[in-house]
Amino acid sequence: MPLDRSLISSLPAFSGLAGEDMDAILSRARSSRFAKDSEIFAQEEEAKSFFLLLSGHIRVVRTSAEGHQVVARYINEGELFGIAVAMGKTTYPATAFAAVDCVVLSWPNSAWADLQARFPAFGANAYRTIGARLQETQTQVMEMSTQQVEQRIAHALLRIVSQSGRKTSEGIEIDFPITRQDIAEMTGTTLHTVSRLLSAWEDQGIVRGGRQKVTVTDPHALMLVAENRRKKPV
Amino acid sequence: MPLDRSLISSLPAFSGLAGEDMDAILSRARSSRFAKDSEIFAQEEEAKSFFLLLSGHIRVVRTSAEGHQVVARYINEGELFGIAVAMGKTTYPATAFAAVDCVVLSWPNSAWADLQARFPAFGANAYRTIGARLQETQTQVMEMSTQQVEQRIAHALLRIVSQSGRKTSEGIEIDFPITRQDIAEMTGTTLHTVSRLLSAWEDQGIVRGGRQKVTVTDPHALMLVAENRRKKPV
DNA sequence: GCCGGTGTTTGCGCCAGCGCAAACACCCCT
DNA sequence: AGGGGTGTTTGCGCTGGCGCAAACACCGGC
Repeated sequence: MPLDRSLISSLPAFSGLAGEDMDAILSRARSSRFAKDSEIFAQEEEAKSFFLLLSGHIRVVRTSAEGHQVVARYINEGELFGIAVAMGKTTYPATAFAAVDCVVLSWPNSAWADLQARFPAFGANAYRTIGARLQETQTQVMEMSTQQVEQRIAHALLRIVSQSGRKTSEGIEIDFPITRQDIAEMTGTTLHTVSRLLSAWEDQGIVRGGRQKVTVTDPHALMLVAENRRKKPV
Repeated sequence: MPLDRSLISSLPAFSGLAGEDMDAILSRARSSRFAKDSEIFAQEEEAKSFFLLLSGHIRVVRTSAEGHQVVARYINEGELFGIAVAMGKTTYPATAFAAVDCVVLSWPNSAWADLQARFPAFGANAYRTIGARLQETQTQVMEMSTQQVEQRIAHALLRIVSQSGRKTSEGIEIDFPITRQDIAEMTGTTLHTVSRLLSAWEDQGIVRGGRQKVTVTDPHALMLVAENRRKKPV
C-alpha cells in the first residue's frame, strides 16, 4: 500500500496532526479502487467502515420509503464520508456511488474509538466535517423553503462549481459527469425544469451544456440569478 | 444550584455515565431561566456556551441573508442544544427562542474539550445528537423534494406530537404554543395554506385547532394523509 | 367593558413549475 | 455502419399552492 504521504498530509482531515500520528492512522487504513457507477456502501446497510476519498468524486444518494431519490451531496477529494460511526449510527444513512473512478481509504469502524481517543485532532476533524454538513443541509432546507426553483438551481451550480470546478478556456466546468436528473434531485425539482432553465441560461451566455456536462461561462451572472429573490421580501 | 440529580440522571445526554462522573459534569454547569419568547442565543453570535434543556421547549430558527426565516427544529426537555463547539464552530448557526418559560443548564465552551476527553460517553452522546439531527435534516430535505405540502404538514405534525405531545381527553395536543406561521416555517409553505389544511382536517375530525394550539384527535387518519403520496410513484 | 394587537380564517385570481409526451442527440457496442 | 440505450430538449395543458386582501376571533391591558 504505497501511499503518497506528502499529498495526504495536506488533507484537511489530517490537519493538526504530527507526521508520525498521521502514519499511525494511515497504517490502519486500507486503500481500494471503485469503478465509475459502482456502489461503495448502501443505505440501511450495516456500517462496517468509514472512508476518505483520495481521488474521484462520490455521489451520496438518499432514498425514501416510497422510492424517491435525492442527491444529498457530492464528496470531493480529501473528504471523509460514510462516518456513521462518528455519529453513533450502526447503519449508513445513504448510499454512496462512485461518480467517476475513485480511490478511497477505509478504516474498520472498530478502529474509530481508538483513533479518536489517541488522536483527538483526527476526531475533531471528523466532527467538524459532520457539523459543516449539518449546517449545509440546514441551509439547503432554508433555500428550498424560501427560494424559487431558478435560484435553487443557480445556487446548486455555484456550489458544485466552487467545490469541484475545473477551469477551462470556456469557463469553469464541473469535472465529473452530472445529469440534469442529478441536478433535479439536488434541488427538489424535475429534470425537465432543469433542462429548460439551463437552455435559457445557455441562450443568455451564462452556461454551456453538454451530455452529463455543465460549464459555467459567466459565474457573475449566475450569482445575480441566484440572488435575485422574488418571493416575500422582508 | 440545587439540581435534582435523580431526574437529570435519566436524561439521554448522560446515559452511560457513572453517578460521580455526572456530578463532575454537572458541577461545571450553570442553571438559568428564560422567560417565554426570550432569546437564548442568536445566529452568527459568538458561541460562548453549550446548553441542555431541563424544562420547557425551545424553537430554533434560522434566518437567511434575505431575511427569510425557517424553524429548524424544536428542542425538547433533556436535549442538548447550541453545541456549536462540538462541531468545531465558533458561532451559533441559528437563533434559539424559549417557546415557553424554560430552565436550561449551560456550560462554558472552554469546558467542552476537557469534559469530552475525560468523559467520552458524554462526548459520544453529544455527537450522537448531532448525527441524529443531520439525519433528520436530510430527511426533511427529502420530504420537501418529493412530497406535497399536505403530506409535509401531516408529517411535521406527527413528528411534533410524537416528541412533544400531551395526552388529553380530546386527543394528543402539542404542549407548547405554536402558530400556523411556525408550522408554515417548518414545512416551507405559508400560514394561509397551513390554516386551510388544518381547517379541512378539522372538518374531517382529524385535528382540532385553537389559537396557537393544535390537537391531533385522530393520529391514524393523519398518518394516512402523510403516507398518501400522489407524486411520481415509482 | 372596551380597545388594540396578534393570530386565524377564507375568498379569489393567477402563475410557476409539474406531468405527460414526443422528438432528438449522442455514445458505445457489435 | 448500424442500432439501441441513455440522456436531453421542448411543447402543451393543467393545477397546487401562493399572493393579496379582507374579515374575523381571541386575549390581555387599561
